[in-house]
Amino acid sequence: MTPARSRRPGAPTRTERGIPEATVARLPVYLRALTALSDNGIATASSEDLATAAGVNSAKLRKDLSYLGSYGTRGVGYDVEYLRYQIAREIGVTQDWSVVIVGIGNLGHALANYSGFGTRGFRIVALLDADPDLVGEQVGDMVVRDFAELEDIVAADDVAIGVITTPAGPAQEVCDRLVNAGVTSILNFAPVVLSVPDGVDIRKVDLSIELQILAYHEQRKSGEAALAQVPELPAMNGLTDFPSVGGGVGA
Amino acid sequence: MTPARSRRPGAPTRTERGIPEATVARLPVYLRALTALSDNGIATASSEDLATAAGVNSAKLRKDLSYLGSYGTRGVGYDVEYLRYQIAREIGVTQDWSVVIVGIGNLGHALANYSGFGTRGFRIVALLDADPDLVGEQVGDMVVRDFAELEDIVAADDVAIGVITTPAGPAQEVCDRLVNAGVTSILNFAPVVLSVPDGVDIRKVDLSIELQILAYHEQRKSGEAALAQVPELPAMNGLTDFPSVGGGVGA
DNA sequence: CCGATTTTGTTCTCACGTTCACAAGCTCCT
DNA sequence: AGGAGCTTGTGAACGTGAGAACAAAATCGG
Repeated sequence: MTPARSRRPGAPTRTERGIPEATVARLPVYLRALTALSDNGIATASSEDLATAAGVNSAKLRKDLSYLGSYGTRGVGYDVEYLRYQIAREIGVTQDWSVVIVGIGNLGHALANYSGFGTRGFRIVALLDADPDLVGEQVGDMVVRDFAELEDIVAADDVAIGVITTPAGPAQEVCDRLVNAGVTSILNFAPVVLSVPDGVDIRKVDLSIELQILAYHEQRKSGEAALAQVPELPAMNGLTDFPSVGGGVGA
Repeated sequence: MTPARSRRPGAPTRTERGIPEATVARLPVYLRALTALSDNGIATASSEDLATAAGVNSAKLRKDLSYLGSYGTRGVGYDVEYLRYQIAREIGVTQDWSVVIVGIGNLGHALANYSGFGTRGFRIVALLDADPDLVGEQVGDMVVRDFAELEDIVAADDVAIGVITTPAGPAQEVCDRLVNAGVTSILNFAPVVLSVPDGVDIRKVDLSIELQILAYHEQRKSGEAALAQVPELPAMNGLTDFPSVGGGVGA
């Protein structure tokens, strides 16, 4: 196992005591794969089975799991329930996390309405928007509240995670307010680069970027000749930014 | 993903003639930063300025740009408009790409309604769902059509990109149909691992995974002691999967 | 009880990505 | 014209990630 407390040079950088970032990003995938197996009544699975279900190769999966501990049995495989719990515990979804969503436009609505959202691990405690026309509106089984209440809500419900679904404009200001109120993890859907102080984690989901990455590869597939025929600097066709999803009047 | 055709050993993996994957993923960010600068009337920017706007460090930005060519001027910086066009061309957003969205639930609605979506670079040509109750419904300025029409639409509009916003269940089947119809790039919002043949690019956006990654780091921040106190294998509290957004009855 | 078989956990090597540091090249001022 | 001052483009060093391969441990059959 090798706890790897004192960092040898050459060893992968671990967050605090362990687990490389790339591995952390895959653990939720494994968790989901294990759940699927469990739902199919499968009690034991080899690294090969699991890897197939998770869409990775088995060596990588074994290495990832080895950072958590030795939870498998040689010659046998992994106990699905047991491993599932260990991963859930490592990720931290054995406890509930309170979440606020700021910006109840199209996307905010979609997230709020999604019933599966409130199941295990994460609990939406408030939907917030600064638009008076939206405040008071019923969304699913919740009511949109005023963004001004943010600080009270964060303090009262011990909110650690904030989701920003406003347009780009107000996103940084919303972000600052969240951080000030005590939120230390942010999931940002607004198409801007947010700056946050050290100690605050931020992740970004950006539809337009994903599409553009696909477009790049798509262009590669369908003939490179076309590339050469494009003029050097044409009218630009009003090629302005391509903002991602994040509707509503926002905060 | 990543065709990586010939691949000399020692050289970074470039897609065909160049550009590492990590760089490709950042180009859209630079494009957006350039647009922001342009909107502010800034005609020239140094790598330092650009890097700040894009949220990366300047050495990385310069190296990324160097894969495209030498578009800067030493001692001066980059011409904003010129560089913007060069990046747009490299990504492939100087032309329009036709896109279909399959699964008009909560999230499909949100994407379809989003006005900015139809601006530059990507054009939604159809909203599809297999649910007869949804077919015919007006969403924004479009009407939901039957998933059965997929093949005709893809052929007629030369659709290369498909967006899957169905629940997990039908996602693989939808994916297969898309691929069979001729779609070669897929953006998947359903919480499953999709398998596609070589030559088809796929990217995944998964809200629940993002939240779980945040939860992991959050757990690290707020005392590790709590971790040790958790029992080894408690009641599991029905810790089932945590499916991500992807509403509606789907296809 | 022992050997054959299976599958994990880990080591080793190579590829990829990031950052530093600096030479090359451009502009501007004197 | 020539030097001072910037800023790009890139070579080299370092750190992280992926995959092959194998030794260690467990089960099973005889």
